[in-house]
Parts: sequence; structure tokens; C-alpha cells
Amino acid sequence: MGSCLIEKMSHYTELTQKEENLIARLEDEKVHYKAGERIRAKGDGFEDLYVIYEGWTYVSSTLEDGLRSIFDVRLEGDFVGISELSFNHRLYDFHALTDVTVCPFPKRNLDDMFMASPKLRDVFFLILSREQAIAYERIMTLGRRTAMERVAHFILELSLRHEVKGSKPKYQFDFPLRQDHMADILGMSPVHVSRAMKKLKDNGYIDYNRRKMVIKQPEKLFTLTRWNPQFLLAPKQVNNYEHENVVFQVKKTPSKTDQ
Amino acid sequence: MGSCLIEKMSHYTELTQKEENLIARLEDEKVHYKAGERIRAKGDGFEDLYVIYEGWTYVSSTLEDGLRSIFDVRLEGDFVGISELSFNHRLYDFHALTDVTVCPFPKRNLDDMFMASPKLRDVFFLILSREQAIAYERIMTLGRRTAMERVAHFILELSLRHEVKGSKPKYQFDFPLRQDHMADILGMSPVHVSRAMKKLKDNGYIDYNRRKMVIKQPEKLFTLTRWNPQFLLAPKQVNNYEHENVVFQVKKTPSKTDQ
DNA sequence: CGTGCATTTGATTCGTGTCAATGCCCGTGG
DNA sequence: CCACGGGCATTGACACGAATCAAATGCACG
Repeated sequence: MGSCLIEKMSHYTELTQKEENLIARLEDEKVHYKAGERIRAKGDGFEDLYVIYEGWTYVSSTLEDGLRSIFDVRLEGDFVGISELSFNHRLYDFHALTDVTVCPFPKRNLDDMFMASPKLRDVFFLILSREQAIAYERIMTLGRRTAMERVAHFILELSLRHEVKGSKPKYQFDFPLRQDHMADILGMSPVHVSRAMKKLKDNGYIDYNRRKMVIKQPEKLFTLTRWNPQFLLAPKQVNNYEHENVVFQVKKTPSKTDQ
Repeated sequence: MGSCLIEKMSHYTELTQKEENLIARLEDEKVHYKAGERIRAKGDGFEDLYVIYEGWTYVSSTLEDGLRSIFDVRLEGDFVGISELSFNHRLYDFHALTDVTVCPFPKRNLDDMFMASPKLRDVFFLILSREQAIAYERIMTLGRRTAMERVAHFILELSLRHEVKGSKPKYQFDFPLRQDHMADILGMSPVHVSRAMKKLKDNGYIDYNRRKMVIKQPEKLFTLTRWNPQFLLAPKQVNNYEHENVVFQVKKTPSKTDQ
């Protein structure tokens, strides 16, 4: 009844009644946090996983002298904590970027679910793999792209990730990130983020105002980033299960016709 | 009988006879590659996973204009391809850095193994989680550390990862990486790698010669990188299974006494 | 209509990249 | 056994991108 988890899991694969029952046993619940709140801290005991129901969150860590790195933003339908499952303590900080609704669920029942449904187990595996693909893309960005390219690439990544349930990338979306967040994501200073964004605006690639992002020339942005996502956009499978997936995008309820 | 996989899996957890039988059914075999050879390419069909039996390898990708990023080195006992399991095609290039012996095994029998042994399933999950932890550390490095800190941090990471079966980090080890590899790992130019290494040598932190690395002052290196790995060194568990683990280090056959 | 936070802009500094020359190690063949 | 050649590594001179600092502007919100 209004299970957040069932709703969000169904973005990754079509669920049978039996699978819905299994997920229901995970016992998730909706919880709200205000923008800026820390939801969990590095070092905390690890009991709960999270799905994002609504809003923006991010996973980060800081060096001893306070320098922060944001490893990933997590949007509606994304999970937090899967990669920490094997450890007793949290490895990263977890923050609310906007006002959010998240759904914690205890890890203790996961094993039963995995045993009962290899398909759901594979979905968790897929989600983790996708997180890693995103991390490796970021490593490429940080290691080998210039400031403008970084910003451009990141905006494109978001546009692809943003529309969880839809079919096409969304070239127009809310963009609540402040420039100091962008800086910590892209490994640059806030003022340089400002300059890079200005350049993208001046060139007519994007439009950004009052937390609304519009990508006016996606193709040009792609060229700029020297990024060829073609193979990421091809339909994939979760092992042997019919499943529409891409790394940055997750399609809802794939139909048999679009393979 | 000489199964590479059983040997390497036993670095992650103690194996029962039953588990060894399950792993044996994966049907791995040893294959050799020469230094510099490409073992698999991005875009290839995905059939086989790999364990490294001996030697150094790396996982990488290149931008369209040829700029390369090395996402991770994979050493003896490390796996390659787990994070690509859910996809039909390989996401990254996979190269031999030195002469290597690797053990490919087909993915097709994995599902049976996971069903028969949740523990082995969890081990695969753990390995993937560990890969991600390493990736996130790299993001921190690339985003927020200076050149010297990057090099220092990477050398320390290797010293921790290197001794798979042993107990203590190894402050003296083979270091077959050329400086252009280091550059592509750490997001800098080869000549700047040279400068940074020289500084570390001049300061007496390390000794590096003829592909041998000696860390003379580990504590000072740690301070330099502003990196506090304390919690990484604490014993962990794979879910409910007794298991000695750390992110960068994997202990062989943990005894009941050292918890 | 002010107050405070975020963004923008400009001036300057600093770290790292680039290019080119030199040096070193090591394998090869005379 | 030594001379040659080819990779790498090192070094220096210089250029350039991005960080920093500080000031000014813009914007949201009470």
C-alpha cells in the first residue's frame, strides 16, 4: 500500500505479484529531510538502505582539513548504501540537497529476498554496476577533461539520468545544485564553475536561470565533451531477464516491442 | 586440481568442500598474455569474467581523441568484469601491464552458484563494493588532491592492496608501472609524475629504482595525503559470515582468533 | 526595502601542462 | 667487450588554465 520501494523497483524491471510481496517484506517507510540536512554520516553503523522517493541527495566525503568531494548525486529512484552493504559501518556521508523524501529499509531481510528471487538479486547487482559505471565516467572527467568539458558532461549526465520513468532524455529540468556543489563534484573551484557555465551560456549551448536548466544544443554539448554515449543507449538485459537498461538511464516498464 | 579460482576466492573467505565444488563448476582455465597486450576491448561481447592469477593488469578507456584514463589496476587475486556482468557488452578496455596469467571463466554458471551458496554470492557483492570504494577514493584524489598528494596516495593504496594473502601492508614491492601509466591513473602529465616522484624521493619518503618501490616513511606519506585509513583497516564482515576484510586489503583465511 | 547568501567579475598568483633537449639503462649486434 | 639504438625518465624554459582573493552585483525572502 503505497510502498515506495515497489514503485521505485518497478523502474528497473517489471514486477510480478510474488516479487511485490517479497519487496513488501523489506518494510520500507517514507521519511522527510530538509535541504542541507545530513541523513547519515561516514562511520555510522550500517543498518538501513535508502531509496530516494523524491528530491535530490548526494553521497560525499571530506578530507581531514575539510576539503569535500561529492562522489555522486542520487535522484528519484536511485539507491543509497548498496555498495556499503558488506561493511558494518557507512563509508560515506549522505546528505539531502533539496527537501527530500527518502525510504529507508533494513538490510536484514535482503538475504531472504535474494534467495527467493534471483531476478531481484540481479537488479541490485545491476544498480551497483551502474553506480560504478557512473563513477568511472567521473574518473574520466576528473582526469582528462577541461573545466568546460566537465561542466558540459555533467549537465548531460544529469539530463540522461533525470527521467527515470520516461523514454527520452530530458533537456529541461530542475537544477537545484549550487555552484559549490558542482565544484565539489567536478573537482574545481566555485568561481571557475561560474565562469565555465557562463561560457556555455554565452555560446548558446545551455540556458540556466533560477534553478532551471535547459540544454539548447545537446549535440553540440556532446561533441564538446568528446563523449560518445551511443553504446550506453542500446537496450541491455539483466542477465537472462528481459530488461531495458542503460547506464545513465533506466526505462520504466519496457514493452516487448521495443527490443 | 590447480584451480585458479578456488585459490583466489579463498583469499576472500574460507571455503568449504561444497563451495569448492561449486566454484570448480565455473570451469576456469589459465591463459597467458604478454606485457602491453589488450586482453579485451570496450564494446566486445561479454561472456567471460577474469581473475588475475599473476602479474599486473589494468582497466581503462579512451576518449575519442585518444586521451586515456586508467580506472584501476588489477593485481593478483583481483577480478575483472564483475561490474559489467549485467551488460551484454564490455564497458572498458582490459590490458596486460606486465606479462600475466589470468583465468577466464564463463558467466553462464554463476547463477547456479549464487543460488547454491549465498555466501559466495555475497563475496562477489563484496568484491564489487570494494571496487567502488577504490573508485570513490580515486575521485577524491582526482578532485581534491595536489600532484604530490596524488602520487603519495596511490603508492600507499598499492602497498595496502598488494599483499593479498598477508597480514601487514607491504612497504616494499615491485612497481612495474611506467610513468605514463601513473599519469593516466592520476590525471596528470608524465613529466609531472616524474617531478612529483623526485620530490618524494628527495624528501626521503620513498625509494624508487629499477621498478622496485620502497616506502621508507609510511606515516609521513599518510600525513601528506591527509588520508585517514583507520576505519578501512578495521575487521569487517561479509554480511553474517565471519570474514576479515578491508577495502584495500583482503586477508587470507582469517582465523577465529584475530577478531 | 533591507538583509544575507549566492553568483559574477576582475586582478593576480600558482600549479601543472607542453615542448624540447638531455641523460640513462639495457638489449642487440658487430 | 664495446658501440649503437630505442625506450623511458629527467630537466629546464615557458605557456596556460584554474585557484585565490576581494569586491560588486544579483536575487530570494522576510
